[in-house]
Amino acid sequence: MTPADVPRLTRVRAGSSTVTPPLTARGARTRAALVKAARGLFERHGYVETSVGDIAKRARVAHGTFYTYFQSKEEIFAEVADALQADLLRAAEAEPHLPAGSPLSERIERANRGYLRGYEENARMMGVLEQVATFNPRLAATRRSSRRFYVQRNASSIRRWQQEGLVDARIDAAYAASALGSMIDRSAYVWLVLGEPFDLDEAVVQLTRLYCNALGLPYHRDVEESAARRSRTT
Amino acid sequence: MTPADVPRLTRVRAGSSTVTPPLTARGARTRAALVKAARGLFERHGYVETSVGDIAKRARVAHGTFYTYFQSKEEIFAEVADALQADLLRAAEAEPHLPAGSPLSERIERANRGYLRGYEENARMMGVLEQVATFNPRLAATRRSSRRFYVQRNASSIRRWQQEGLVDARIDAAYAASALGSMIDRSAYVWLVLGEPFDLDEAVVQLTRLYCNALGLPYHRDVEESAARRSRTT
Amino acid sequence: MTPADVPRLTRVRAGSSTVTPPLTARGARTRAALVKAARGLFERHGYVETSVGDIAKRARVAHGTFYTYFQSKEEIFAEVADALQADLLRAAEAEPHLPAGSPLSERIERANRGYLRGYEENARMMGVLEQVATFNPRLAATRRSSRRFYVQRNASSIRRWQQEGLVDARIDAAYAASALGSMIDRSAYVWLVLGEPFDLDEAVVQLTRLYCNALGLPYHRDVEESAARRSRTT
Amino acid sequence: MTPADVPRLTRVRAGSSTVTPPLTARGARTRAALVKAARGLFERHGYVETSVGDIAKRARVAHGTFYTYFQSKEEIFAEVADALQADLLRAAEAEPHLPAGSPLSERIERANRGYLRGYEENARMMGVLEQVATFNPRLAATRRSSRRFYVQRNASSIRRWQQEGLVDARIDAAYAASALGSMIDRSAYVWLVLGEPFDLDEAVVQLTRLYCNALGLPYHRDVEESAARRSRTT
DNA sequence: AATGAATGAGCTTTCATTCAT
DNA sequence: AATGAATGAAAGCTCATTCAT
Repeated sequence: MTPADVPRLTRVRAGSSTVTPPLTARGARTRAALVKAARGLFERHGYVETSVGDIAKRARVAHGTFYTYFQSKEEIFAEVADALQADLLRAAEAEPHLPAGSPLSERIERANRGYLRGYEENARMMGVLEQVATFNPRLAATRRSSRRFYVQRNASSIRRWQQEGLVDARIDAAYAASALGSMIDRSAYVWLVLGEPFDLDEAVVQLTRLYCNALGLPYHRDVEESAARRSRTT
Repeated sequence: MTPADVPRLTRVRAGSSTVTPPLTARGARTRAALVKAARGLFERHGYVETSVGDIAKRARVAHGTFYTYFQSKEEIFAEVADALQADLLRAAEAEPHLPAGSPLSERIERANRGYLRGYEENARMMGVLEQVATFNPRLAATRRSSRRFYVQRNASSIRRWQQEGLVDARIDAAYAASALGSMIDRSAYVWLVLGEPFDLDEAVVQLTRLYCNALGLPYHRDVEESAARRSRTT
Repeated sequence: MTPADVPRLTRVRAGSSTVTPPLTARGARTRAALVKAARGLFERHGYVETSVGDIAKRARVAHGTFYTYFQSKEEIFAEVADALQADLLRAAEAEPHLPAGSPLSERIERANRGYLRGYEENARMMGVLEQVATFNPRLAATRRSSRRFYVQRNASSIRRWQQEGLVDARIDAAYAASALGSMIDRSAYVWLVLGEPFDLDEAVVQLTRLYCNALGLPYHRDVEESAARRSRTT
Repeated sequence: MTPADVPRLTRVRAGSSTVTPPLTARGARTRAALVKAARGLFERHGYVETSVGDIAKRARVAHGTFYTYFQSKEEIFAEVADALQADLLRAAEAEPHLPAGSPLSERIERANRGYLRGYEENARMMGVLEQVATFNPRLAATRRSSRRFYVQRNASSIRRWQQEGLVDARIDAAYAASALGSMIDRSAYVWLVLGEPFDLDEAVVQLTRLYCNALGLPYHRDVEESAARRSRTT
């Protein structure tokens, strides 16, 4: 999947386009400074507790300059959030590629590992994103549609596996994709935002095992182990 | 489990007790009106967008009267949140009891159904609770400890099932309890707060199936069905 | 001088008499409790920082009960202030009487000692009185007239002493009485309210010496000492 | 004494500096308007009865603008108070200088006249300063230390005069400096803030006479007069 | 492009006093 | 006499946003 396929996390109010973006080098620098400052403050203090004034001060520009580049606090947040999503995708892509013909569960494990690693690198902002989504209807809507996109993709996979006889037909693909997705991403939140203790590698294994078991897919690690045991026995 | 075992969702600031003690019938009425108004507004507009002034106006009392009963918005929220938790417990208890000796998966299903039903009755407030937990450290802490309580209880069960040979020993009970708990309660959030379409009864079945599969426990509905099919075949 | 001669420190608003004072024993007790509580709080926290609610709570009566006995915070303060003045007079009277024919400076010293002792016993409230006088015009007015009363009395004495040739005629009795009065009572404030270090007995001696010197009156302690020295010399 | 020696009347909270640094001409105008408005209101209504809202309204700026320049009412008061003290020093310096070798009492008289004149020009604010000192611990502390500074300076002078045999050794320099300082500044308060009738020139003479008499210093006016009389007699 | 001053609505909180019982 | 609930004006302060330069 290319990044272009992924719905953007945020969208500016329909009709009112972004402020005319000054395109000089200097303008680009100022804009970048604002975004960087904003991200830092959002991470440290959350969305509500960060004021436009703080952002401007931290970016060392005048308060008013902020509005040369962004229409509102919400808009700069959208920018930060989009960059965040790009980061997550990058992280997912960064996972070493698997050889063709690798077992299913290995592919699932790779995705889970990629997700947790990306989440880990951006944990603070992920927490803030979660926060803002609870009171900003626009962000909530985009996240919901982004969520749907992923869930549907996974549901399609499950359906395919069902047709191939790999997954029990009594499982409803849509519910399963949604529920297992919730399991993964809420776990990431609990561990990485709330700070509950965990070990990333172990978590990947455990989550993937549960995921595969839930669908009735063989988990390559368990299979190998069983095979190993069997051969040892013989 | 008796309610007494459950950690309260909120805790009053140590040392500074709530304002009220002496309470006439009139006072009780006013206080109740405030709580009711607060809950209504929290549900409709969320915590942040609800002001003490709104609450007072809706309860048809003077602004200052609010402070006769509560020290702050946070405090009245705590009251509403505690009532909410009581409601959830009540809902869970309300599920019809199972005959002794019922299969494990039936007990799990009953718990899941109870949880979803309670959540459904209080969905709006559950969303607000989630919201507040993202920026109120006190509430966040209490929720985290409440979460730990439930996760540990479930981890213990899983460990017992492992000793009884019902669950694969390669599953780490703590991770599994946490992840499957996340699956259930995030699903409830996605469906009931975010409003993704779903059917409660179907959801209970699907969640429980995934839950049981993940742990390798037999799901009574699938077993019955297989049995039925088998007998039909014969 | 009998207490009756002294203008009361405070006076209730003309026309609006004090609230009908309930005269039963119980009423008297409640009223006394309020006054006592008020004084305690005024001393500890000052006038502004003491609320009617605090007074009622400390007196263990309902908030509304306060208004059964006093029309306002100002009024109960007046009551406390009057009691305070009575106390000061009592303290002044309590100084051992001098034998008839005692030297003038001994009488002045006695008055100074009496004043400082009375002030010391009531230092906290004297500070509060000073505070309230700066923003309550009514209290300011009564204090000013009380001040005038004392100044005029002392000016008369000085004039008499001038007629008797004891005090230099170039001294203006009114200015002198005012300025020396200021010296005494501001010193008391500086030492006893602001807490500048001092020793009461030494202060009495030093103040009286300055007082007498200023007017050209012989100070009996210095005279005795000189006499003693002279007799020793001879 | 240079102004640098004098402790500032007020001190900003350690660590949290004032709000302003970057200041355009327009900003300077607004800030000045606020200070002027504040001073006017403090003088007319006192500190307590003046609200930030009043100040903003009188300076014809929005309420919020106040907080562009000052963090609180206390802070703008500090500004006004500091300007006041500068004014007092200026007034004291403005008194005509005395020829070298002028008698002591003439120097004392000059200081007293300078003090009263400065006080007179700023009488309303001096009253407010007195008011605020009664309930603002920070201001109270700085005033106390400023007072100590002056008292010690005067005590040193008195001690010197004692060594030179000009002042009776039985006088305790510290008590005398404190008490006579109290006499001067309380008199100024009584006359200029409370409004007791007086004539400034006469007051200076009378105060200085009492001051000199108290210490046993010759008062040049009385000496001249005596001399004059004596010569006339002869 | 940038500046920083200005705006003003909006929020929380306090408290002297009145009222109904 | 006493209660305690209710009132509502008023205060201090914040901050997203607009404006004039």
